[in-house]
Amino acid sequence: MSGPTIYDVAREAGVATSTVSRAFSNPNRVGATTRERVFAVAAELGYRPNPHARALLSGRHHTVAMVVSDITNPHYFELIRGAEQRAKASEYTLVLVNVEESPRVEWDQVQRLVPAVDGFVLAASRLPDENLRQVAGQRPVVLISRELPDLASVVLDHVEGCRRVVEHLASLGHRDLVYLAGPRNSWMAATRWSALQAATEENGLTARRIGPFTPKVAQGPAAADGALNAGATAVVAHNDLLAIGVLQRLAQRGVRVPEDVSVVGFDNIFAADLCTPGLTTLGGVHADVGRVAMELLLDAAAPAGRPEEQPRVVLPTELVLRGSTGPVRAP
Amino acid sequence: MSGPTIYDVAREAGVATSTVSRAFSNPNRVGATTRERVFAVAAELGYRPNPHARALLSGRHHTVAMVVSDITNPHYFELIRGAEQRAKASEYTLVLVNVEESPRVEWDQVQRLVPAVDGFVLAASRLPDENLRQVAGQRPVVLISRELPDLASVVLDHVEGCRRVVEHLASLGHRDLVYLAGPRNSWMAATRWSALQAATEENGLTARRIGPFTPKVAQGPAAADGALNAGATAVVAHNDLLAIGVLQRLAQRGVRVPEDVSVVGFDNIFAADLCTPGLTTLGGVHADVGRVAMELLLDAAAPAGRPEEQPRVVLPTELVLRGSTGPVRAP
DNA sequence: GTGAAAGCGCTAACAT
DNA sequence: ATGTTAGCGCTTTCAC
Repeated sequence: MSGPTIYDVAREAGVATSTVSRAFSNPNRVGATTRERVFAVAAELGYRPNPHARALLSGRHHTVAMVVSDITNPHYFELIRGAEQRAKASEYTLVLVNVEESPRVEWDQVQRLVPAVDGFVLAASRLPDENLRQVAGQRPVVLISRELPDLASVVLDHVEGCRRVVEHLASLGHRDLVYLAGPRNSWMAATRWSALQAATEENGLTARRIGPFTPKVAQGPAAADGALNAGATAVVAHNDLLAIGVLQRLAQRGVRVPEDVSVVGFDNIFAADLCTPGLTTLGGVHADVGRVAMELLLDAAAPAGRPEEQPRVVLPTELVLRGSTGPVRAP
Repeated sequence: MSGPTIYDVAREAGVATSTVSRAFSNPNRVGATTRERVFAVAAELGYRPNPHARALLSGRHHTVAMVVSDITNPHYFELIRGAEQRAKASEYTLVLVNVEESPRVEWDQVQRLVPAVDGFVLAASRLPDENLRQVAGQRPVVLISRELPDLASVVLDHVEGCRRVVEHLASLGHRDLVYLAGPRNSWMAATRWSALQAATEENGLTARRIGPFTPKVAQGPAAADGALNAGATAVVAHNDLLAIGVLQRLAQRGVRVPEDVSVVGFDNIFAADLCTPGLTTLGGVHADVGRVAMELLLDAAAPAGRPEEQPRVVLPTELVLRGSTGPVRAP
């Protein structure tokens, strides 16, 4: 089943195993001619270094895990794509874990992987802070869409982004906004809410929050009905999926968007541009988020050891205006 | 950096290392009391078996790789989700590789992973047949959306599915159809085209093919223009992404759908329900495809060894009717 | 520059 | 039921 080993190569090439090993891991500590012969023989035999044997000794696996809380959310595709690309560029293997919004599954999976990977990218982790710190004590960790003192993280700038959302709504004459909150243990949900509160206060609007809602299309009806019941003129949904569900429910109930109600989402997923009306949403370059997170992780996992200072990267957002927001209806 | 080993546990528990090993890998070959003590000590020390040491010896890694040709295509996400779920259920680790439609990248990545994984799920592989056979000689392989004699595979039933598409179009009065072909080295593209040909012949229609097109929204304009130029009344696009791009371009050129042209896609991605008009498309339960493929792979990778018969699973499709198809315009 | 030999953490005979 | 021991494939001192 498994192929030739350094022993086979060493024998064929008439050298010692250590020489073969060096030829592969430290080419310039081996004589040029020897090296060539070793490579030639290795190629001929189809030799490939066994990563496990290597990992066993070095403790480094050239593998990192990325944990996402809901793989079906299109928003994560871009994150994953960016991270995968970056990992591949450094010849790192990417292990993907979907934890379906469950902190328990997340914890179990992470613990299972601790001995097998060099580090973790945790996207929208649902784990409590103390668990996150525990993991960080075991392996380098980079957080996406979550911040924690002493841990590296990459997030979009929601303070600035939410301000833009609020200013946009204010400029359309809205005086009040209803936030359809995301999951209770979502750091993003808390962050968006407080950013919205701050921005509404600044702009002399009021903000209310209902929820929490699981941020999926299927939760749209409940969220829409709640918003309508609250007499909202402008709703800001936790993400585009929820917003799209809201849009569908409003249409179904004969509520016009944006004439009667304006709707804003977050993430700018592909579908936001396709629904009717198009969804105004706060986007960002998610692939970059994934890429940067992986970059930080690879730095941290590098043999050089990790710096004391854990970087916290904040990337810009962009408010994408589409048809779902418009002037408030006359009172 | 790395934690306690079986030696530490053995010493603390006052037993031999082999006993600790057995307690973990074969619990019922160890006395109940001993086992309990071993577990207690292990828990206390925070011992976790090192998967690499285990893999080095057994040759089995409890890890499988899934290779997809374009991670940004939402269609693959369901596949990945199903496969990931199934792998997790058996405590297998899933390595994800995105090869961005490049056979070269695909080959390199697969070869890099051969020594590190127990098998491969190759989704919509762009590799030539002979390379696929080579890989299958190295590790168990299950193909998705591709068939090859002697290799295990899971595909949707496109013969039947394309017949439904054609019958639907025929029932609307269309006499001719234009297929916007997928990539040249895509097995699916070839399969869909021949299934469409067969079905059109059966139903007395004609079929033409233009392309190939990279199946992305961005290729929509080129595909739409080509179809219009060919005087199509009904276009069948290689996938929903391409179809959505076509829809956008047609709208932009003032061509009405479905009054002037009917459009059909494949995959029934989430967005197909959101665009205007909704996209008629041939769907299937993609998560099941991923799940079944992983199941086959885990069976093949099981210590029992693989059966000589390589299973070929064909799952049913479902034609989802939406607004993008309608009666042919009067000539 | 190259070889000999000692492990990395674990499992699987083989003993007892 | 449990202990002893020999490796899995590779890297890494330590010699030469």
